[in-house]
Amino acid sequence: MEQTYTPQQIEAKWQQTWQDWQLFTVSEDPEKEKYYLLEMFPYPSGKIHMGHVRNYTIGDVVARYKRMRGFNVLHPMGWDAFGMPAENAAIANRTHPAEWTYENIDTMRAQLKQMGFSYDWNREIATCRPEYYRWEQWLFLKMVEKNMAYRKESFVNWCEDCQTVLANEQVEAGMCWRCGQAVRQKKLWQWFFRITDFADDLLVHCDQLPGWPDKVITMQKNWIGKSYGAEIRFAVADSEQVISVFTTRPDTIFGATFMCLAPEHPLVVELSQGTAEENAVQAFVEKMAMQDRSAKAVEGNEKEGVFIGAHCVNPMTGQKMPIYTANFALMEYGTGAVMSVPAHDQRDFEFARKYELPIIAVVQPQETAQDEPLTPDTMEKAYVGEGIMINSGQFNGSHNKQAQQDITAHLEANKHGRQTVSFRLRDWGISRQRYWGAPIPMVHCSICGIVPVPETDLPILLPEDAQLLEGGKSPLATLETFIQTTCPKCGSAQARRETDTMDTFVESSWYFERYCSPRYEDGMFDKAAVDYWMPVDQYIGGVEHAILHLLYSRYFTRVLHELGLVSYKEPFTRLLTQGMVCKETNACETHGFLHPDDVQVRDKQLFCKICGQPVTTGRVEKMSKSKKNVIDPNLLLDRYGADTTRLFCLFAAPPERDLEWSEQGVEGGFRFLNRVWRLAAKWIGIVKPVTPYDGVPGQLTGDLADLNRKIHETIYRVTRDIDDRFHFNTAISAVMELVNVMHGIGTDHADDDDTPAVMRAALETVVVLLAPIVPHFAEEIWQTLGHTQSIVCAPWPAYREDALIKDEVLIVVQVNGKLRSRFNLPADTDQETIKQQALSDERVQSFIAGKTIRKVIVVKNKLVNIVV
RNA sequence: GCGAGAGUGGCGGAAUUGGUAGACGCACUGGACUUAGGAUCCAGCUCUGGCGACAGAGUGGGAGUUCAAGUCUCCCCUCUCGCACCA
Repeated sequence: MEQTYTPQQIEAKWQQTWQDWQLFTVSEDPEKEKYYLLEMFPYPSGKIHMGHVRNYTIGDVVARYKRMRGFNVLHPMGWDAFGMPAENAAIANRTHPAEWTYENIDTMRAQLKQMGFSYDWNREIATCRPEYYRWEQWLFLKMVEKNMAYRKESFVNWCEDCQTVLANEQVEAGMCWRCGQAVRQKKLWQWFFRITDFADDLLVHCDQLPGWPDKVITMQKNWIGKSYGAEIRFAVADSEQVISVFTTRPDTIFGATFMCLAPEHPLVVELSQGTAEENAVQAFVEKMAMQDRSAKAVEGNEKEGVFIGAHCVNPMTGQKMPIYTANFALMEYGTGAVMSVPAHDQRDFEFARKYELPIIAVVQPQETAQDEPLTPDTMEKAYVGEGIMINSGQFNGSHNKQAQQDITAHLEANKHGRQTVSFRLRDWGISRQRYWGAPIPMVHCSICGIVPVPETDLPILLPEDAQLLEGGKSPLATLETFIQTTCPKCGSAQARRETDTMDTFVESSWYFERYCSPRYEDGMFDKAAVDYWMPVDQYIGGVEHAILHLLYSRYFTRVLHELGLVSYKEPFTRLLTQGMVCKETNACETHGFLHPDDVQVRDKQLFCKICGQPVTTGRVEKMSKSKKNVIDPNLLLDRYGADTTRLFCLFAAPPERDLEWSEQGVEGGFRFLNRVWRLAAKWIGIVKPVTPYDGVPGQLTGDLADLNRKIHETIYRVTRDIDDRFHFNTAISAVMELVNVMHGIGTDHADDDDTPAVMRAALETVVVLLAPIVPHFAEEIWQTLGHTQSIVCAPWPAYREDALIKDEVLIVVQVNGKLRSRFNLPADTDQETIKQQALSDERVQSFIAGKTIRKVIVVKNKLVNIVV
């Protein structure tokens, strides 16, 4: 065995061997229990970053561990390859998105291989390939056929300069992220998936995902946002029109004094027509369309609105209520109309105060019912709590919770409303006015209207020769060779293709099924393969996908289930959301965040190299280019190799927590591997010829007995840490403890009978337990120990219960709960003996002398507490 | 505002069911081996007092339950994350 550890050499060798032996290639095997381990696939943005390294290292440890436990492990990797960055990069670099994407894939694949991840590379997929997206188009057609997909006109973020729709994430403080122009709301025809049909089902099953973090479950529930309430219909005065509102507080209807409609509400324009307010309303609506809708802008926004020149009638009081259009009424929630009860809703209250609208209190706080009635003229904020009904006709005197039901029932009986629920979740708009995505397989015929492309014509290929346009406008919209087609229904040449592409979240909503049979040509997937592998047993990824990707995937699985394509409803049994990789940032006043190279140290203080100003340092942030605190994994691979990199990612923090980068931490990991290496090198000659000790306790004495116990204790701890809770950091520290014990054993007794055998057992244990974590390193020592089969196929060791038993235990003695003494006793000494021993203990004596012993608590094999 | 999570040495982090707080590692300090070491090995390392044995305090703060609380209950503070004019 070489005296020094040379990671790069070893790693390259074993990566090649694993590939040659096809160790990670899997197929369905009904004899073996399957385990589907999946990490969120990457967007091929260029190079892998530390976030990828951490995510995939965690996954790889679990995959390798499960393999050693005898599972048939599916562990695939692929590329979420469509998306906007490719277009932007292509424009910037005068290349093509496809070229850029495939180059990145090649780079990143090579990097992942260099990390030694145990993927079945035969199953690699890229979502931008026609073999993949054709089945997505196929599913789209099915969804159109089943009315699960539809087209409607709706408002989107629109940048006039770039002539494109922007996702909410691409609107920064109300401006386009690319050109800085103000974003406005534009009405466009778009395709939608009816995810709201499954709102209840998605919500109900949230409570049936015990393997998911509570945090994610809560986020999903909040996103779906189910509220119970009533839909109430208000007749418009002097009109046939009716305004329908949703409210969670039907009990307050007697206090409803005006009505607010969202600016986009169709009745706003309609009802104001021909009134004196028409122009003012028109102006307000246009102003609102131009306004920033981001959370930040909304924060300090004052309530604002205009009277639209019409009234409606309160169905309970018969009173006329003025109708306003207001900035706080949202078209996308409920019905886009609010019955305003200023006494009991803060927004309505502010609005009423501003426009001097009447305020009527209808719920009286119970504790003040006697002496302090609510006074609408002087109250400073709305009262939103519970209480007793007042000013509410026959409902006066009852509790408002009761009134909620009674009033709803009353409205229902009089056909003015009904009990209902409302969801925050909206249908999923999937149209993107973008080039680098899967084309939506529909045709617009001037005669037949919207016609689906026949299945046999799929895939509708994304033309890869399109010239990208400056500014990001989709070239598809003007690419005549793509647009021109004949109508599949009537054959007319007056037909044009849909030029929108699908949201890239559509691709990532079913890729895990595709992995089960990635080359299947007769459908989205082979049913038998999916039946065998799905659902995913363990999914691992960043918490940033806690809502959208995971919700869409859960929804898509329901669609597939509804179509009879799969037999399960939930795609991911267990979910682990790993924390971010962070690092300290450096910044100076004029130059903002500084690259480490631009920082210099003088007298233990940091200065900016560019301007010489002092540098503020210390804020630990997520690694990102903009914060200039990224570490390139390549650097680590070059200097320390993959195993050290993996070890550090796992050891520095438990997976769900944020990991703070530390150069010394990496160094420490490297040191540990070297330490083990030297230990192995020292013992290999002595240990290689013998068979490992079988672990039976009792025959060994002294250090060897301790070591033997430590071996089994370590197996126990590592297994529990990995299996139950993925706490690799404590698993590693357990192995470190074992190594520390081994370190204390000298080679001077190496010719004893037992020493080589126990040391061999210890060494093998260390290597096998580390195999999922630092696979190349473990493999190399494993082979040196004389094994001819890969450690990948080695069985996970079992610990011996009998080897864990100690014959001597440490008893702690407390006096009044404070630790006063400790001593060793044979294990399982009876309570009375322990007690006597404790009471007669010299140190204890000094604390209890002259005092009355009131009570003595004895916990077997553990402690004595003497109460005086 | 609503919701979720977290506060433990100089630092990252450990502590089954309440039972030795600080495992393991980093940093630091001393020593050994060295021409030298940023390599390696040995030792120390929560704070306060003491040469020392030892004593006292100590898991964000405050109460409580208990023989015993980092862990359980209540109140408060701080931080992080998510959603946010959701009717």
